Amino acid sequence: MEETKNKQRGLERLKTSANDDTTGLALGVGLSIAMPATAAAQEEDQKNPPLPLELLPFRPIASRVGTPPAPSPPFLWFMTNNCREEVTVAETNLSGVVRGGIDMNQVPSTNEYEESSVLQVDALRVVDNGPMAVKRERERAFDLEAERDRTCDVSSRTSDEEEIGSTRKKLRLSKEQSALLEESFREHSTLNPKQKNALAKQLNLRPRQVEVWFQNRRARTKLKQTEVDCEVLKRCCENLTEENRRLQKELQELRALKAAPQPCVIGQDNYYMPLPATTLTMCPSCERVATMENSHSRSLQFSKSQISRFAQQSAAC
DNA sequence: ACTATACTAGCACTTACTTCA
DNA sequence: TATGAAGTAAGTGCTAGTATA
Repeated sequence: MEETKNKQRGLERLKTSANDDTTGLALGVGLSIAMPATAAAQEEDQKNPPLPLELLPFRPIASRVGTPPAPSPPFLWFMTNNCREEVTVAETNLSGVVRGGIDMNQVPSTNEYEESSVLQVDALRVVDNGPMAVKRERERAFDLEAERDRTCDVSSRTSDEEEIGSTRKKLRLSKEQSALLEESFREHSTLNPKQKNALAKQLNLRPRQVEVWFQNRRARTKLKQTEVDCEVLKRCCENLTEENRRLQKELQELRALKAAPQPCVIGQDNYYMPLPATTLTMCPSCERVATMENSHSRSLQFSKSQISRFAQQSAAC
């Protein structure tokens, strides 16, 4: 099931990369989806290069939602109640946790945590052991630490710290926050870490929240563009269907005409068939019968000799 | 120079929650 | 008041690109 999904994703990626991964649907309509970095944005990035990753001291102070599953390695997510408890694992002597950072190759054992007299942990939560999970845990720790630094007053706390003992509460951004984020998104649809942190600080949000907002915003933009593209394709398809129908009809008429030729009326200097005047005409230069739309290339053409033959056949009848 | 491994950003998909008709 | 649809913040896993040993 999951494997099938992954295969589909893989195909999807191949498809997009086979075209141009920065142009979205290659219809030439509307804006591109992926929004490649503009020259200005690239210049900005050069001026403000992404900050090097700083492995902050592992200070798992996060208070999170829900009942944690049974604790087990490889990564443990500490949950405390708000600012009530300061749990500083970096100061402990646990294997897998290095002072000043995380050694992700080593996993602290549950026992060690439990035995630590320093730790007063409300709950432990296990996330998966992939690098992304570790990264996210670190981000959470970073985010919450940053937020704590910023706001230790209860009033300005957002979701995380209000979620204790209940299911996840969803943050709703204020109008001001949304407006500022939108404004920022119009300037650049992606943020470098410096921009992200600055914006987060300005909005009194966690950097992760800003990042998620931008991700979701890009997804919404892409979805809308896809809808527009679908609409254009639909209309295009309808037009082609109509054109096809018209051409089929015309072809049918012409075939019928060919199958059962009507007697020609031969005039003094020219030949003509009693057909709808709008359909067939004779070219004065080459003396071929053709339609008005494309007299030389597109429809049944009758030479002078053919018409003579028609006339003879008619006479024979 | 080449390779294996680790790390990261971004994306697709999904879930959970809020708002509104 | 209940309810379903729509909108959206957030969680999760995957991949491509890049850095490093």
